[in-house]
Amino acid sequence: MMIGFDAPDARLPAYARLRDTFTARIATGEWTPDHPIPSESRLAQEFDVSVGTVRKAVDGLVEEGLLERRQGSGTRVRAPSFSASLFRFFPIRETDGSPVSIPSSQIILRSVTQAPAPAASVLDTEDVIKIVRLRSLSDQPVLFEEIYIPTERFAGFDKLPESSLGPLLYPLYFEHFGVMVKRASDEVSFGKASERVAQRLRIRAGDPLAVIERTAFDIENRPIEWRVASGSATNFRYRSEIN
Amino acid sequence: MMIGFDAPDARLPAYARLRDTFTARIATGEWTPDHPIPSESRLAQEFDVSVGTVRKAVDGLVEEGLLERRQGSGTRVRAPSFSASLFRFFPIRETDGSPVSIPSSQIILRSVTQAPAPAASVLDTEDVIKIVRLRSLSDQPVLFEEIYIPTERFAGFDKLPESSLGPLLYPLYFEHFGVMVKRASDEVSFGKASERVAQRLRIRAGDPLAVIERTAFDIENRPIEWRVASGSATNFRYRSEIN
DNA sequence: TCCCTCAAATCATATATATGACTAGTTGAC
DNA sequence: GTCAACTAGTCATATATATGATTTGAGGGA
Repeated sequence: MMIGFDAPDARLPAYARLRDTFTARIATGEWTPDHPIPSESRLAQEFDVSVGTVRKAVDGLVEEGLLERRQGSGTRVRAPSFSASLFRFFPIRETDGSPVSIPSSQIILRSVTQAPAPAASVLDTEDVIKIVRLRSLSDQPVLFEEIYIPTERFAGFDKLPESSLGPLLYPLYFEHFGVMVKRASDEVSFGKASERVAQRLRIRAGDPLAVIERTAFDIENRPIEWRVASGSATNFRYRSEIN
Repeated sequence: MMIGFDAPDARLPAYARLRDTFTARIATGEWTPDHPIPSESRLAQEFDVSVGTVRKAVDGLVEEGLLERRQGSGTRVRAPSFSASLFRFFPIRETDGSPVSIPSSQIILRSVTQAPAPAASVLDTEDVIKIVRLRSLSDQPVLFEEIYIPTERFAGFDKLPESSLGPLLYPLYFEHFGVMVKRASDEVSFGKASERVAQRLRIRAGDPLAVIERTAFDIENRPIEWRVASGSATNFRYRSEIN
């Protein structure tokens, strides 16, 4: 067995170092969803390990959802399925249980600012870009969001042309900043609508409000976003799968 | 390669059939957390496959959380960690984010009855045992639960001695009926307290209410429980990890 | 009794190899 | 031009085997 290719963390087993090397190639954009990655036998040659070891490394990344195998065709970086990710990361349903259609998104504000306490604590910096956004379903506002992302990793986000801002942020993060959201942690609570929020949501101040606080993490498990989303508590549904 | 041991679903690859056979052994209690399961080489002999194939089957079950490997020692059925499962299956936190201590549990009712529509639909039977339960933290009621389990699989649950009813149900399911909760699906919504619920929770009728509807599934993915839990929406927190 | 050493058992890592299944492109007959 | 047949490449399954790391218990010595 050989000792250390690009050698992240020596002394780990070969398959683990391989896996980290592959992760780096994905993170740096050397491997993209456009083309299949080299075949398992080729990678085995390149790194001077057996096919089985390459397979075990790839297994891990497939498990994590970073790669996708296609028998007969090859293995690719998984294009984050962002249409699905709306439900993945926003599992809100209609009251009857049917999935909601993709809400449209109106950006109200983007600005470099100082992070409020919870965002600063989670992101470990006060240097953030704040995004305020209103999401609507057939012209009815349903969700008011305040989003904080660290300036360090998203420099220039506030200056992206309006035209490039689609209804979903995570694809933007990926395309413009190479940041891929890997997992997130949500906390649901209930409160009362402030005057400001009520106005945006076209409800009354003091009406019951559902609040989702989310922290999102990248593939290296670093926090990259903190957001608070608020919507009318009436007809609110949040679905969660526990394994 | 051989064709069919206990032969669940023939025509599947050997490792998949092995995995199913192992699952069955766990489900029937042939393998328990008390003793390690046979070694990989022994299983390879027993089923006349190679060690690699056994390993791949075991890999799957370890991944699912049913088995636990210990290098040098052996592989065991994972004792469901029910103390942890309170948070696993009820990730409610204090407002400051700290985990709550285990709430005490007072059973108010157990009776054989007819399932209400949503429970019947999910459990696919109207023949159920209903459990009504109040959970409290330091004498303050926090959660009012109505739980439905199919009589078919939990016959006699309503007649278990009071003394055997601990603060957690899932261990009971496992110990007395061999039913292991494998995963669950929660839906969080918002409502108003009915007179009946309000009284139990010591709040006022009409007060804001957080409602969690849960369906729990066993290792064979059959629904085994449907419950509705209600608590005051004030100070309510529900945490969810998304991967 | 206590502690150390040693050996057996077991899982973990790694290699090498063979065969099957599937995909995508090419070739060739019509 | 169309379509079927073929083929090379790739992942999927499976075997056999070797070596390392870790755990556990048995013996032995102080």
